[in-house]
Amino acid sequence: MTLTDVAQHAGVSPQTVSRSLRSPELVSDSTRERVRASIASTGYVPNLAARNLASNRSMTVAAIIPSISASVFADAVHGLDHELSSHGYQLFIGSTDYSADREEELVRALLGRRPDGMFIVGTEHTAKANQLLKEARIPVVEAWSLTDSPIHSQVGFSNREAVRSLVQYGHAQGYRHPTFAGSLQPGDARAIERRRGFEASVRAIYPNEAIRVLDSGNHGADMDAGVALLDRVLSEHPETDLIVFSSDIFAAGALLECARRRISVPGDIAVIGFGDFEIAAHTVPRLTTVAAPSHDIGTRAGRVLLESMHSASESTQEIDLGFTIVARESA
Amino acid sequence: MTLTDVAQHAGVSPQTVSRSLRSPELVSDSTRERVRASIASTGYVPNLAARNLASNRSMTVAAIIPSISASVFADAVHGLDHELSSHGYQLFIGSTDYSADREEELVRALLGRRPDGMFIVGTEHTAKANQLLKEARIPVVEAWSLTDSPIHSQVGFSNREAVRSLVQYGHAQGYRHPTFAGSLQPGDARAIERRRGFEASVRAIYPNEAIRVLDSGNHGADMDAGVALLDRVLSEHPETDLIVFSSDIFAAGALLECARRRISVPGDIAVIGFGDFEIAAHTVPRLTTVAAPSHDIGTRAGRVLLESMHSASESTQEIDLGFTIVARESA
DNA sequence: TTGTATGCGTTATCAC
DNA sequence: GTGATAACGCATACAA
Repeated sequence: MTLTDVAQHAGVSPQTVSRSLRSPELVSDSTRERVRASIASTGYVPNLAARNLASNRSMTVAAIIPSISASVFADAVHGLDHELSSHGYQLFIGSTDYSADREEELVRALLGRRPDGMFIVGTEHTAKANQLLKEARIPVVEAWSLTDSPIHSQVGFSNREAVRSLVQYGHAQGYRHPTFAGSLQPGDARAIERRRGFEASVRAIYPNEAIRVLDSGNHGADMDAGVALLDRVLSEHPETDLIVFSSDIFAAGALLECARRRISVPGDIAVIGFGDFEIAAHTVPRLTTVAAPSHDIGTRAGRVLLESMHSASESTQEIDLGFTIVARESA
Repeated sequence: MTLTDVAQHAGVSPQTVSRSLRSPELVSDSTRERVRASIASTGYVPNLAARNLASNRSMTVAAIIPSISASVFADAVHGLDHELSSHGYQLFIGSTDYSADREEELVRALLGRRPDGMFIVGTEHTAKANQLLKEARIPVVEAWSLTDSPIHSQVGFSNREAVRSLVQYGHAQGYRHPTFAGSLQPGDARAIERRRGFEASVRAIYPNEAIRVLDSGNHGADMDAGVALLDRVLSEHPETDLIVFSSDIFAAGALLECARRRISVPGDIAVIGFGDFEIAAHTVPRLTTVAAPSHDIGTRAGRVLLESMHSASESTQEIDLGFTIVARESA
C-alpha cells in the first residue's frame, strides 16, 4: 500500500494525499474526508523511510549506551524516550558493551540511518567516532560524565566531584586511611575520572597520607574482580580502613567476601561503591554509594536535543545535573 | 556526501561504488582500493534510508515493550539486541507504558519504518494493532506469555504451568487454604490462563478444598486493586492461609496493606505474586513469585526473527522457555 | 569488470 | 485548492 494507491482509491493526486497528511489545513474538508476514508479502508501505513529520503528529516534519534540491561542506562533511555516520543520522534538503540571499537561501529551504522539527533553515553570516543559525530551535522548529546571538549552538547555530572564528595564523606565519618580500587583500563574514561577525583581529594583532605590506588587490570567488571581487589587491599595496604571502589559491582563482591571471612563492615573496614545500582540496596550491610541522576539525564538530554533539532541553530548546552551521596551502612 | 560524490572522487560510476560495498568480490582489486580510499577521504556514510527504499529491506527490527526501565524487559531487549546486532540488524524501540492505545500507536508508527521484523511483549493487542501486525507481512514474535492464537511466532512460557508450580510450592510449604486473586477480565488471556492453572492444580493437589477465585473486576491493575482484593479475601474467605495473586503489583499492594493493619506475612497469611518485577525484591517481607526467563526470551526471539527474516518462508515457531519459582519470605 | 536505465515511496517546487 | 514534475540516495536488472 503506497501513497499512490490511496490517491487512486480516493480519486485524487498523490500530492493531495501527502498534503492531507502533512498539512491538512491546505486541503478542502470534503477531499480531506475522502482521503481519510481511503486511508482507513486501504490500511495504508506511510513509509517513513521514503519520507525521510524526500524530506531530509528522519524523525529519529539514535541512542548509544554501554548496556541496555544496566538499570542506570535503561532509566536514562526511558527518560529520553519519554521526552522524544511525545514529540513524534522514534528511538534507535545500540549498546557498546563498553567497547570503544564497538562504539565506533555503532556510530557509523546509526549515522547511516540519518537520525536527527544522537544521544551517546560517555565523552571518550575513538578519533574516528569523534570525527564522524562532528561531521554528521546533527545535535549530539554526550551524557553522564562531563568533559572540557564536548562534541556538541552535554548533560551529566562530574565523576571527579562525586568521588571527591565520597572522600569527604569518608573523612567526616572518621576514616583515616582510604584506598581507591577499581578497573582503570584506558577504555573506561569514567573510572579514570573517578581515580583522578580520588587522588586530588586525598591530597587535599589527607595531606600526610599516601595515595593508594589499585587497578584490577584487564579483567571483567564483575563481583569476582571485587573479591580480588579486596584481597590486594588487605595484603598490599593493610592500614586501609576505607575502600572506595570505582563501581558498586566491585564493592558488592568485596562485601560478600568480607561476610565469608568474618571481616566486619564497616567495623574492620568500610566500603563505598559507585553508581547506586540495584544491588547496592540489597547487600549486607547495605552499600554506601553515589547515585547519578540517570532518569533526569535522559529527560534533559531529550529536551536539549529537541531544542537543537527544532531551532537548527548551532547553539549547544552543557548541563551539570549533580549527583547524590547515598549514605547506607557500609561506610 | 553521497554515493555519487564518492564515485566522482574515485573516477568510477556510482554503480561500482555500490558494488564495492555490497559485493566487493565482483570488483577488481585496484578499483576497489580506489573506492575504499575515496570513501575514507570523503568521510562517506551510506544512507541506509535510501538503501532501505531501493532494496526493500531495512535491516532493522522494531521492539515494543511495556517499559524500558523495567529490568525484565530491559534484559529481554538486551538479549534481542545482542542476537540481532551481530547479524547487522539495528533496533528500534518503543515503550507502551502498559497502555493498549499507546501500543497501537507505536505499532503503526514503527511499522512505518518498514522493519524487517517485530518483537512485541504480550499477546493481547487492540483489534487494529492485531490487524496491522498481520498485514505487515513481516515476522512478528509475541513474547512473554503464550497464546493459542498468535499472530506469527511466539516465545515465552506457560502461565498455567507457572501457577500450577506456585500452588505446588505453597502446598509443600504447608499452606492448606489457597485463594486466587486477580483481574480476570475476558480480554486478559494471561490472567485467565493463570486462573485455569490455579483451578486445575487445586483440584489435583487439594481434592477436598473449595476452589476460591476472586476477580478484581474492571479496575486498573494497580496496588490499590491489590488492597481491595486483600479485603475481599479476608471477608469472603477468612479461612485462606495463602493468596496467589495474578500479578506482583496486586501482591505488593496487599503486602503494604498487611503491614498497615499489622497482619503478619506469612504468619497470619502468606502471599505469592507473579512476574518477579523489581518491586518484588523490595517489599517487606520480600515477595515469593515466579520469574520469566527474560534474557533468554530476548535471545530466542532474536534467533526466531533471524531465521524468519532470512528464510522468507512463512514458517512460525512457538517456544516455551519455562519459568523459575523465586522463593522469598512472603510464602 | 564496469556502466546505463529505471524505480523504490515520498516531499518540494512550481504551475494551474 | 489541486495537480504535474522533479528530486532524495541507493539497488536492481540489464547491457556492454
